[in-house]
Amino acid sequence: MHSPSSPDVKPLAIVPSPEHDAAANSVLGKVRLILEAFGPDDESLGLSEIVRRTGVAKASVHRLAQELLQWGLLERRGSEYWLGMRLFEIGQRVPRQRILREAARPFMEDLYQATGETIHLAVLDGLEVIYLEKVSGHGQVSRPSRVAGRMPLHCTATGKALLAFGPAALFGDVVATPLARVTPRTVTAPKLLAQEIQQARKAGYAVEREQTRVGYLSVAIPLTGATGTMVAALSVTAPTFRADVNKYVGLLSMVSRRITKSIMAADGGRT
Amino acid sequence: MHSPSSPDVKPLAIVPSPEHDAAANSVLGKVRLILEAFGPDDESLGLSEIVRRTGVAKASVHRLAQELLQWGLLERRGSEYWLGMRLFEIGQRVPRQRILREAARPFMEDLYQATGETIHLAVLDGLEVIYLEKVSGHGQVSRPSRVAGRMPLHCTATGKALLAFGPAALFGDVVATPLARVTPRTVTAPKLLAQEIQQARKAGYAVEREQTRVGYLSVAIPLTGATGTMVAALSVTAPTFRADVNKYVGLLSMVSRRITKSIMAADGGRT
DNA sequence: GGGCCCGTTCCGCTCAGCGAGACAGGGCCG
DNA sequence: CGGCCCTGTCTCGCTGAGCGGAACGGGCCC
Repeated sequence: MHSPSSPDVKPLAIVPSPEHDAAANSVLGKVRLILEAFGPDDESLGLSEIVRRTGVAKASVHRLAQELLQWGLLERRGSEYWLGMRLFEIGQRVPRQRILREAARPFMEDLYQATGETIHLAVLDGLEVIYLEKVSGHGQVSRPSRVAGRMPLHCTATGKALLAFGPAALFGDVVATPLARVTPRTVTAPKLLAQEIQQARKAGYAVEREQTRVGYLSVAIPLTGATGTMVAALSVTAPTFRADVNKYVGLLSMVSRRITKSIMAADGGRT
Repeated sequence: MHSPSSPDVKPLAIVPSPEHDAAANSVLGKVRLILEAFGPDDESLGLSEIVRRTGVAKASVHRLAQELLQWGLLERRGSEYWLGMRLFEIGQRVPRQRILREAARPFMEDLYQATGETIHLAVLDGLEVIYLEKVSGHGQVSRPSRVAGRMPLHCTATGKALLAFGPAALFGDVVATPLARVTPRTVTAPKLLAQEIQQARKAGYAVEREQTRVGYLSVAIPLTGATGTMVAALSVTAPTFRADVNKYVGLLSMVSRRITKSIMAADGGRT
């Protein structure tokens, strides 16, 4: 918003993207910019920092922040703004995660007890997986996954399960753009990926070895809803040296059937 | 849903509250009404249903819904609107829950493995507890608690822990309005409640016997942040017939110290 | 003191947002 | 079949909610 040149002036907004300005002349657009100014690891932001990141006029940010404060979407301590509890509350109402999560949760607990390894529940969102739930033990903070975090489809076991058993058109969309190399062993060639998908389709589950993180592998299985279409993926992630793929496959497939039943019982047939 | 009298005209909004109209003439106010039209158990709503619940003009709801759709706060299947995944995503960024949750999570797992009973993590929000996390096994769907759900302070173990070890002014605010009787054994007399709080303060933990749900008891312990002030409560809930309060107290107090350390290590000193 | 950046407030302009109303489609009933 | 009612969608002219440049007061550091 602030123009280039002029050496002393603050260096423009973080996002000078083209559609940025287009979004900014609607109230909702500004609110979006404000809320999304908080990155996944930001705890709190000062008003001026928000102004800098969003490019919205200070007076506007201030006014909207007051309104968001009143709603509870933002909170305030001193002169720092925090994302507010009400956001968490509303977020938990989202049915696509709530129903699946409530159904899968106890079974994920079982899987964790049986394996001692990290268990993930993921769904497709856009061209990425998004993790709905994660059950794990101590000392595994450095794993790149996180509840509500996103990962590419082509390098995760859950992603490959979604590619293999989810919407048919998905694969084409994914390989339309270059596949990111996450580790040295990440598959970036569409042909190879297609083979892996095919293999997963035959086996009934998907595996990923050190393609997301060196030293770890994951096994994932699809979950189907009442309509018979795939709605989510469930995975076990373990260090390669102690991983027992066959065991995981057995446990996952057993649990998968039970969760499907549980979903059908709890829910009318949506999800 | 349709009100009495006047057979043909629609009966105005469900909520004809005084501040309702005040909120409605701001864009954000309308958006709030729209998002909050989705109750905790609603899966999806049609446009007209939203209009009915919010009292906002149909054209406005339609326009705003389009914008929310584009943002991802709403999703759409057929002509039904659902709360969207992006809400879940943003909600998980809220630091007050994220930091605590990430720190407490593995320990809650330990507690569940050690007891086989339901484990809750709760914080104070307004004059209620709000559950940040819940770890439990199968077949306990009927428990009134739910992640991001709210419960009164005076009838829950976590609530009493917050009353005993949290802000000093809290007790006065809570007893300022009549205490709801949730079960026959719920304490509704302020004096009795004060005694229980005092007892909890002495013991270092809070107990609730069949005051939230007949046949169940809970034991809760406070969690303190880096500054030494109380920030959350952790509890075990079990059927009375097999509950072992002393065991729970021992486990909780051990875990409590570790979590506090973990919070201090992970976080600068906020929360 | 003087510069700097902070959060807050003011105020007149104007365009985003408004909502009554028209419209198209679909399901139900007589 | 036509009439009715309830959907979701779209148009269009009016207007006040929202806008943002600018000014203000306070805290911090040089």
